[in-house]
Amino acid sequence: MRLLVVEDEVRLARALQKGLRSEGFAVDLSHDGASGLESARSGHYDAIVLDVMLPRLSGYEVVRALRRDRNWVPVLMLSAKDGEYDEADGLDVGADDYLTKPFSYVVLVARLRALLRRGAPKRPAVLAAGDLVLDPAAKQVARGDTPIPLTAREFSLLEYLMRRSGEVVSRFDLLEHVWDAYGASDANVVEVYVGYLRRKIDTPFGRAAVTTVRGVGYRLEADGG
Amino acid sequence: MRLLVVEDEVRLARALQKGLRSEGFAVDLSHDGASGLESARSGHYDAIVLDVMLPRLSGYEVVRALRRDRNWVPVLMLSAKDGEYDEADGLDVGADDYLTKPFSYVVLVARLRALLRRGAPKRPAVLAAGDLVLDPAAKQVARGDTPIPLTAREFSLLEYLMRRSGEVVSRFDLLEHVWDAYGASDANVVEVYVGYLRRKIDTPFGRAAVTTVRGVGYRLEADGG
DNA sequence: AGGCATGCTGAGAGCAGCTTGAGAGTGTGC
DNA sequence: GCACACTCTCAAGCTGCTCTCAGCATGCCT
Repeated sequence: MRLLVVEDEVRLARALQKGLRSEGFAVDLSHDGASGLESARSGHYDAIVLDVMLPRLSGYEVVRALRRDRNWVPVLMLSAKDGEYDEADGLDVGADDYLTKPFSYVVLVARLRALLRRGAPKRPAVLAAGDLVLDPAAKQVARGDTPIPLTAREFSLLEYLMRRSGEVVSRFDLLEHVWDAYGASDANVVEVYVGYLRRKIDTPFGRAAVTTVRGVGYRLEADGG
Repeated sequence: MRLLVVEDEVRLARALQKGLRSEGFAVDLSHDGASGLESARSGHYDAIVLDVMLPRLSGYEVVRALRRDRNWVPVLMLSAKDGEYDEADGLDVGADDYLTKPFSYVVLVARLRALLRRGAPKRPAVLAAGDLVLDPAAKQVARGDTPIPLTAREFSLLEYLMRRSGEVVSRFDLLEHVWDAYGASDANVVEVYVGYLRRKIDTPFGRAAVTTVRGVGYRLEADGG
């Protein structure tokens, strides 16, 4: 779990870094709002701990900027209770949780854990053609209930065909998108891999999901063959 | 319904015992953490009312110890709001509900009834994949009933994989989120640690929770392998 | 039917990617 | 300050993926 801590008080920042690391988190630091925002935008973090009072750009502005970019990374805000800012403001602006300084370290960790727990992964949908199912995130393919192991190249090929299922796709198209090479390469490699694919997803099931369209290319049947 | 009240302020403890008895509960008392834990372990209780600030063993430690034993008896925590410990802390560690002193007696009874209605099998947040279980708060992992000791790094690795179970996670992702480094570092360290993990959670059980997806990364099987 | 174009497939070389053991460096507890 | 555990690097070895090549099969046209 990778965290970004944006805090200008160096001693506190270091203490947090050390403590959180000992909890098993990977922790980066930023010491002002502008660089914090920049780091946060990288999208590398599972959660962000953000002080409100920061040089150059306040914590509020950082969160607002992130949310404006549609970046929904969980944010835990910290602030001194000096009356100027308060919790409602923080939550209002798009933070997910809020702690007032001085805060207890164990509470911070607990709240962070809760945030991470909530920030559940939203997995993209699977691709389907009849009983043929492909899960891009899991890199898995199945015919009905039978899982089918594919190599990386076979998987990419099938994925591309399924994304354009029903259409005829030319060898050139495939070379370009699956092999990341256009023009130069020999199209025979496509034929070879279509062959491999058929032996795995069609032949054992007596089906024909991949159809050859002579002189044009291949088509993945939308009903799975 | 048999209750255990663990509370070191004798006057408050007695008052609770009397009040709860009049509600029809059977009530036992403990006055420090260690004896409270011992009694709780007996498994005779339908719920436990637990103060946080206790001599010998804090309420926090008592819950943690119980959950480590897989004892899911409902726990209602009580604490003075002195900043050191608080609600998030208690809930994170595995308590089921939380009350801040001073509290209203009727609220206490209402919460207790709600807890008892929900019953014991309400587990705190643990990550599970088949019979493989990881408890982030207790820092423990088990395969079925067998606890598995892991080092810090192994634990972080498994935790991250389990949070994204079913998905393929790239070495790069792992370096970023489990190791405190992105870009520069050598991905071989990931491979080495996947190896360590397998020798602890897979090999001894003849299972394969962690799958290599060649050219892409690793996947934790959602069913535990 | 014959001839040509197009597509399929088996064999095998080369090599990227993965696993593993050994060991150095570092931190931590007794 | 010694012993042990943990983390990480390095390099050797293996596995199996990718791609090329050449020969064969199939479809299409005259």
